[in-house]
Amino acid sequence: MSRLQAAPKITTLVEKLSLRDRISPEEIEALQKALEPPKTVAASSDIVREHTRPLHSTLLISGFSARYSTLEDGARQITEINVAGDFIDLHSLLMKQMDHGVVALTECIIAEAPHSGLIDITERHPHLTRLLWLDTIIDAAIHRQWLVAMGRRSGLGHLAHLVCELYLRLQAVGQTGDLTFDLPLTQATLGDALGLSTVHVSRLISELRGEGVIHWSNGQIDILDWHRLAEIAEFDPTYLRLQSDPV
Amino acid sequence: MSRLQAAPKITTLVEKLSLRDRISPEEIEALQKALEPPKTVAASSDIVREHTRPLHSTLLISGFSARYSTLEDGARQITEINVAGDFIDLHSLLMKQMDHGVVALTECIIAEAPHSGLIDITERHPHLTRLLWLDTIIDAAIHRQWLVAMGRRSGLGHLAHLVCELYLRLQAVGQTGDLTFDLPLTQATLGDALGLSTVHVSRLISELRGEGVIHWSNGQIDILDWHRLAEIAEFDPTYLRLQSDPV
DNA sequence: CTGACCGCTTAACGCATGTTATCGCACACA
DNA sequence: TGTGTGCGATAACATGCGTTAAGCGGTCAG
Repeated sequence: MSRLQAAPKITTLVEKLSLRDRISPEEIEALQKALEPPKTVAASSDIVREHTRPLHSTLLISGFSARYSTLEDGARQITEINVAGDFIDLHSLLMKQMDHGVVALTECIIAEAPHSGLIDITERHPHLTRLLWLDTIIDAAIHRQWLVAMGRRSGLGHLAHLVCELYLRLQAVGQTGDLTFDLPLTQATLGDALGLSTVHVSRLISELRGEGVIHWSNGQIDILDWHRLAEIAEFDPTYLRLQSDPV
Repeated sequence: MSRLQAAPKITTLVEKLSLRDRISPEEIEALQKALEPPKTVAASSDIVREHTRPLHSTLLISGFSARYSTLEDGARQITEINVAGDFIDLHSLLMKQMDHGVVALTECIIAEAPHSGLIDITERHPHLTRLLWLDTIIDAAIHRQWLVAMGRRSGLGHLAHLVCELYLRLQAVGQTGDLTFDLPLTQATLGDALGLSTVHVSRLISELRGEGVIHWSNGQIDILDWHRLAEIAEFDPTYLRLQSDPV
């Protein structure tokens, strides 16, 4: 057992990065050092506000959060759902001004990393920098899949795709059981993510249920027929890049 | 006049990056060296095929290209339109396997950069690495805006938003006149980008025309009323990050 | 125990957008 | 000169999803 094993606060991040490439004890230590002590954030409160200029980036340690944008009429569009192990506003390091907000969908535990320390990583640890860069590139890949689902899939396919994606992303950080996982989000939140009304989300969930593809109640999803679900979603997990391929 | 000024093939890229931060002569030279001689690609041909594992990334020097995904029924969703100065598959450097394809929408001139040379840049030039990283982060920001437009805006707002975005991105690389620019794309292509049918794209363009907001014919767009257009789109250019803010 | 509120479901109805089809025009090419 | 082909406009009709509204069960404060 390694003396340098990751402290609890970054185990999920390291677990996810390790799926993609080897990460050295020095790199883990550099990440550790960049992070401040964890904080708890209440459900429904903003972790990062829209249009601000943060001086740190935030690692999600537990809970669910979402990137979102608000329109003039008050409508909200969620552009990504984040899970434990996600660096939720790493992009503010270089973007400087937030083009969107991040909200805690459940109670969350987070750890902040001042930008100065992250810039330091980019100066001293090129390989770790590439791993962090890759993480933001996968965010973009997730965005593209959502675009495809929104633009060209049926509502049912879109919902099924989201379920497949979340199952695999949660599995990568050890947050699933055997074809079952907790998704404590309201249908209104899912509607904001899918670009649909809450009424229609309800209809679609009923439809998946009726087809015997999933069991979904009280924020817990059991996938009864993964093959069928993936077929409805036309799901191809390549974009999540959960295989090793050294950078 | 600098001895080290950019050779023609990377002027648009350097022009765009320079809007965001100072870029040194050494950095420009490193970029130059990473690139191979330009090639011409015919309209409608693939620059990068879906699901392949490229060994280089590609800089678009002139023309229009698009990232796209194809569905089982043959439908196509375009997830980003690229213009001169865009590094169109920089993400393959770390993603390894393409989750989408890139097609030339017009005849294009491109230059390829072997991954080995780009990795070398990440080892030796941390600041330039951050600028390239930022470019991929802006791609993600563009994806998010498209998601918001698809999920929560009307068809008209979505189209208006795309016109605003392309005008500013082309302006950043000197490809616009005074509120006028060339957009030699068919309505079918625009439909694939907007997630709409060609028929509806035609209706929406007619509507913008009828409202006296734009003049659009033969692949040339004149913006007659920028204020109105931006209002219909609820356009906020922050996400394109076309202001200086050192990284 | 009670009322208020929240989340989910279902129903009725309306509308934005899709689908299919036709036509006209410009252009390439035999 | 004729003919195919691609692109755009328009019309008629179909439908997936939005909107509004009502009801129901669970939970929590008092």
